[in-house]
Amino acid sequence: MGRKRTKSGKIRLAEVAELAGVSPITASRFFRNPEALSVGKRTRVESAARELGYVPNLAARALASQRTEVIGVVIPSLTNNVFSDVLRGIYDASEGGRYSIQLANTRYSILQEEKLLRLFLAQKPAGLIVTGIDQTAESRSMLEAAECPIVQIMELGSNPVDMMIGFSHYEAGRAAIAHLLTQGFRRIGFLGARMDPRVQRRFEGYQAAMKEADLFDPRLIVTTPVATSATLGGTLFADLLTQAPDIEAVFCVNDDLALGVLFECQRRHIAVPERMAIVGFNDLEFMACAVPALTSVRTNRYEMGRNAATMLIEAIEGRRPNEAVVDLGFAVMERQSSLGPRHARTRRPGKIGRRTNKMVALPSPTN
Amino acid sequence: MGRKRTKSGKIRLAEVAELAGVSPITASRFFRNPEALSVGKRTRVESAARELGYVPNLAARALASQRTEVIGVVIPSLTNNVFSDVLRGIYDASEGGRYSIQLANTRYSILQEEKLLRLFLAQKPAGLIVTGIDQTAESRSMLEAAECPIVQIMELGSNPVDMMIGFSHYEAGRAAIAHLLTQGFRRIGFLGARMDPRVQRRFEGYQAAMKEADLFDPRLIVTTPVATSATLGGTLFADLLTQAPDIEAVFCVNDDLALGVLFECQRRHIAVPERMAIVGFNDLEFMACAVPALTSVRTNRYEMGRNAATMLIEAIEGRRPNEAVVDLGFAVMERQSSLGPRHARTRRPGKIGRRTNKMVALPSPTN
DNA sequence: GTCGCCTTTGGTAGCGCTGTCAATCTTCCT
DNA sequence: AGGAAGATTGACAGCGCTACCAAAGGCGAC
Repeated sequence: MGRKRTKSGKIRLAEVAELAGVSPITASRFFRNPEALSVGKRTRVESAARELGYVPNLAARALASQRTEVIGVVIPSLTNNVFSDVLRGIYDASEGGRYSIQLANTRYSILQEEKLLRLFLAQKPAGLIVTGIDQTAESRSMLEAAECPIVQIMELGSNPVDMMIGFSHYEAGRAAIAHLLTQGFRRIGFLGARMDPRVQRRFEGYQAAMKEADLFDPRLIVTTPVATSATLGGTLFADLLTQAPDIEAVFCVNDDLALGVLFECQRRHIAVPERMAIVGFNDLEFMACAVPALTSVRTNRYEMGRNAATMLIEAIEGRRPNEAVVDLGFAVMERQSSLGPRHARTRRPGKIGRRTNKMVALPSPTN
Repeated sequence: MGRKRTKSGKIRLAEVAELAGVSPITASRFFRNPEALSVGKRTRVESAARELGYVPNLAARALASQRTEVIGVVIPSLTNNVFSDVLRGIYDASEGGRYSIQLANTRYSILQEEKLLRLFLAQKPAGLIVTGIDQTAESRSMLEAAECPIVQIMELGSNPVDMMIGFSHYEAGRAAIAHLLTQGFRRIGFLGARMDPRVQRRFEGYQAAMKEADLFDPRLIVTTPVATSATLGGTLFADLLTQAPDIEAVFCVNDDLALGVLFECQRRHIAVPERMAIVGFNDLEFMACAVPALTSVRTNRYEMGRNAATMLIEAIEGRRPNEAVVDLGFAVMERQSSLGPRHARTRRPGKIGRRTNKMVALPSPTN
């Protein structure tokens, strides 16, 4: 049988097979399809592998089988909370299974995305999870030519490359505005940062809702390509106030901006929601415990990641899901920050929105 | 030369070599050590590879060379902002290089960590980044036996497995308390959640500082193993207030808790910092723009990730850093939320901390 | 002119595993 | 009992690349 061990001292499949008294190929089968073995051999191989502490060499397996057990995940940002939730779902779903996750970060560049996809695809991944539906034409055709299952996440669209899971950012944006309109607000501002495709579609939802209500006014809008932050929320809000001092409510494309707006209101002694309603997006954890509690559009990010990975793995293993496109929906979490005059009036008849609310007097900042 | 293409239609090294008019091994060398080729062959191989769109087969390379170009990263959480910053640094540093990142999440379990390390090590990674210094004995000996460079991140300790980059959580905790003491606060509470080893060490720093000042009192402390959140911050703070109504300041082990405390103070009309000072930890972005601006201990998370990956790659390639242990330090970002009576007195002589600050009167929550 | 040394190139032989297909053994009919 | 169908098992031949070592080429010194 020649050498017993590889020079590195590693246990190979051949050693396991020898100890179990079977051929290497039978031992190999044990790891890929245990049911194909007779019970006797199965237990013999199993205990031999355990005894020797055998760990399969993935490189050899990949080379021989001409496929890897790698799931590629292409996301635009590692910083954004949104994606860390999605990622957590993906990792949770893949945990314990045979597939390993390979992450790539496009930093919101579709050219970078194209490069990364080319790299991934060249390694024949078992499956791919990509963010959104706005790939370059080249990326799109690479994806369509790919032999592995693919899940597009975060958004919905009419022609999925393969599978798709997400929700309509357009509808979510509309719903946020519909809620504010129901609450009786008319001059509703829009605060947008980074303006990636998904933010863009929320923006379109805002525009549609405002136009339908005949309330659209470009002065109500402040956007920037700059990356989002709470501080930026305060800055943009200040700009918005300058542009449209009569504003009654703000829809922020994410919760960081909303938090910044809340703080800016506190700084300027603008009562929320009496003089300014605030609605955020994503419903991060802190929104519910802010003072006042901040309304936000809840999205199912963890579930999105989890389901995407689950669907993908099922598809890899030949069990394609019934529905190729899954809408995870969203929910407007109505909280105090968007309580409108209409509602307020019901509860406290009289001079609502007219009270002179005093905020705590604050010493000037120290740094 | 036999078959020209692999059945999958992929370009192999042999095709590149043929087009370039060199032997496969020479072409191989081009990708590993271009300087070893004569200029003529180098350019010929380069253009041949480009023309054919050659992408090396990593599995074959790994199998043949008996090593992978994978850097394993073991972190305890994917949700925690802290780690997303670290990860971003790691990915940024590895980008464009030959190494790919393989992530594993221990969920704060050192047993899980041991399992993951075993898995990683079995695949002979090029290098490893692990979080913290509190591995199991078994993990520790596996790491010590590993043939690849290893960087421990997040903390400092006296006996690194190999390299180490981080800061002293103990000293950071102490410094936060020292700052509050300097500001004249005496009854300083401690709010801790999740209580992982790093939080534990900040706690030890708190205890040491308080004992030295002869101010230690167990009633000032509220901790929980539960995962952290802003809402939890509010809850723990409420408990703390019950336990020690005369509290003057709170040190929160992270910024989410601090944000929750701020909101809870707003809810209870407790003036910050006049009646309650707040100090957080990590200095997330929103801390500076809160109202009042929240004091926090800044940590260099992105730099930590970036340097860890850079050091590791250098070491993998044989250029070991001069210093195996790097202290990235921290900084107490002193802001308004911890402005003490002593300072305040200097600026506004008289009844400081005695003013009756009015917060905006808020309607009751809507959900 | 010849030798020795250094640089550049090529040949050979796997790395550890699995796909394919054939061989063997069961089981259960007729 | 004979045989078909199915269940198990094994032999062989690579997967695409690189380690190792040998060979060839280039150059200056004596």
